[in-house]
Amino acid sequence: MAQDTKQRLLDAGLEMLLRHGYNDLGVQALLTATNTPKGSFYHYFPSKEAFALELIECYMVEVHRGLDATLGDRSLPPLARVRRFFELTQEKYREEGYLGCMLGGVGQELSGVNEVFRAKIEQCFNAIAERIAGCLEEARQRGDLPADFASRRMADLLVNCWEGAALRTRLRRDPTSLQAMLDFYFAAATG
Amino acid sequence: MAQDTKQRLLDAGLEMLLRHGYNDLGVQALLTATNTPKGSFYHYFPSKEAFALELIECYMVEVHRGLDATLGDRSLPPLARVRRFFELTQEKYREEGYLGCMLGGVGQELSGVNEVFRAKIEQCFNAIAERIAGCLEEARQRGDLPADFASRRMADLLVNCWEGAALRTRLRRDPTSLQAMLDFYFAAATG
DNA sequence: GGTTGAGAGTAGACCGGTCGGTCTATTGGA
DNA sequence: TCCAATAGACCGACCGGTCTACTCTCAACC
Repeated sequence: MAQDTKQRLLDAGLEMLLRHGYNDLGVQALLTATNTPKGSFYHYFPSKEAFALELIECYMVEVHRGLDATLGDRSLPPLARVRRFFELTQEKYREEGYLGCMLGGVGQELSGVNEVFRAKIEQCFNAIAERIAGCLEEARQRGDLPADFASRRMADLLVNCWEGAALRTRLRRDPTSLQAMLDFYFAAATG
Repeated sequence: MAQDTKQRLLDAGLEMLLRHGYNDLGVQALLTATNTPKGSFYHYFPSKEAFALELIECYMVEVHRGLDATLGDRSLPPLARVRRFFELTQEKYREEGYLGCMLGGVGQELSGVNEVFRAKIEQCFNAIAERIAGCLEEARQRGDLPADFASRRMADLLVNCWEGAALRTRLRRDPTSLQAMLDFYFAAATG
C-alpha cells in the first residue's frame, strides 16, 4: 500500500485535470473515481490547489522525459529531433483522445485570476522553449538554419503556435491542426 | 430603463467571462458587480449557460465588426487587410489588459466536457477562418501569394497560431508573442 | 518473543459557505 | 388593467476543507 494511494490520486488527477480543467475538477469526484476516502486525500495534499500544482509537476516530468528521449538522440540531426519531440507529443495527445495540452488548458483557465498558476505555467513554457532553443541553436551552428536565426525567440514561437494548434485539436478532436502547424513551421524556418 | 439592465449584464459578463472563465464566473458576483437583483437576471436569461452562450454571440458580433472594418477596406491590398485585422485585435487585447481571446479561453476550459460549447466555439473559429480565407484567396489570385497557396487551410493555421500567441499573451501580460507570430506568418507565407 | 506505543494511513460524518436556480411579492409605465 | 421588470428571500445540492475515530504496521522494550 503505502504511497500507491497517492499515486492513484495523481494518475486519476492528471486525467481529470486535462479533461475538466481546474474549477470543474471536484475533490469529491476524484475520491469517488479512485475509491479513496477524503482523509487520505488531505493526508497527502494540503489543499486542492497544492494537489493541482503537483499534477503540473508530474506533467512536466513527462514532458522533460519526452525532451530527453528526442532532443538527446544524437543519431538524428538537431532539427529532426525537435520535430520528433512534437510528433511524439502528438502521439500522446492521440492516446488521450485529443484533449490538447494540460499546460495550455490550466494556463488559459486560471491565469486571469490566479497569480500562482499564471507564474507556474509561464515558467513551464519557458523551460520547454529553453530546451528547444538549445537544439535549434545547434542546428543553426551546423548551417541547417539561417545564420541570423534567433533560436530562443523562434523556440517561443514554436511552442506558442503548437499550443494554439493543440487548442484546435481539442475543439475538433483530430490532429490535423497539429500536423499542419509543424509542416508550416519547419518549411518556413529552414526555407 | 427597459433593456439596458440586460445590456449592463452583458457588458459586465463579457469582462468577467474573459477574466474568470466560465466556471469561476459566479452569477451572484455578476449581480453584485452590476447592482442587479437576481430576478432580473433570470428574467432575461433562462440559465447561466444560456447567458454565456449569448456572451459568445456578443463577442462574435464585435469580431465580425472588426473583420468588416479591415477585410472590407478596399484601399488596402488584401494581405495588408488581413494583417490589419490582427493588429486591430491586438490593440483590443491591450485595452483589456492582455487577457487574450475569449473564444480560446472558453474553448479550452469547456470543450473537454461540454459538447454545446465545444461545437459553438469551433463554429466561431470556422466563421472567422472562412472570412480570412476569402481575403487570402483574393491575395493569391492577385499574385501576392504563391499560386498553390491553400487559402482555407492557411487561414485555419493563422487563426490557430494566433490563439496560441494570445494564450502566451495572457500568461505574460504583454504583446510580444502576438507580434512575433504575425511577423513570422506573413514573412513565411509570402515567401 | 510477546507486549505495547507511536504514527502513518484510512474512513467518513460533518462544517460553513457558495453554487445555480426558483418563487412570490411588488413596482411602474403604457 | 396588464405585464414587463425589479426585488430579494429562499431552496437543495454541492463545494473545499476539518475533525475525530479507527486500523494497521513496525520498532522499542523487558
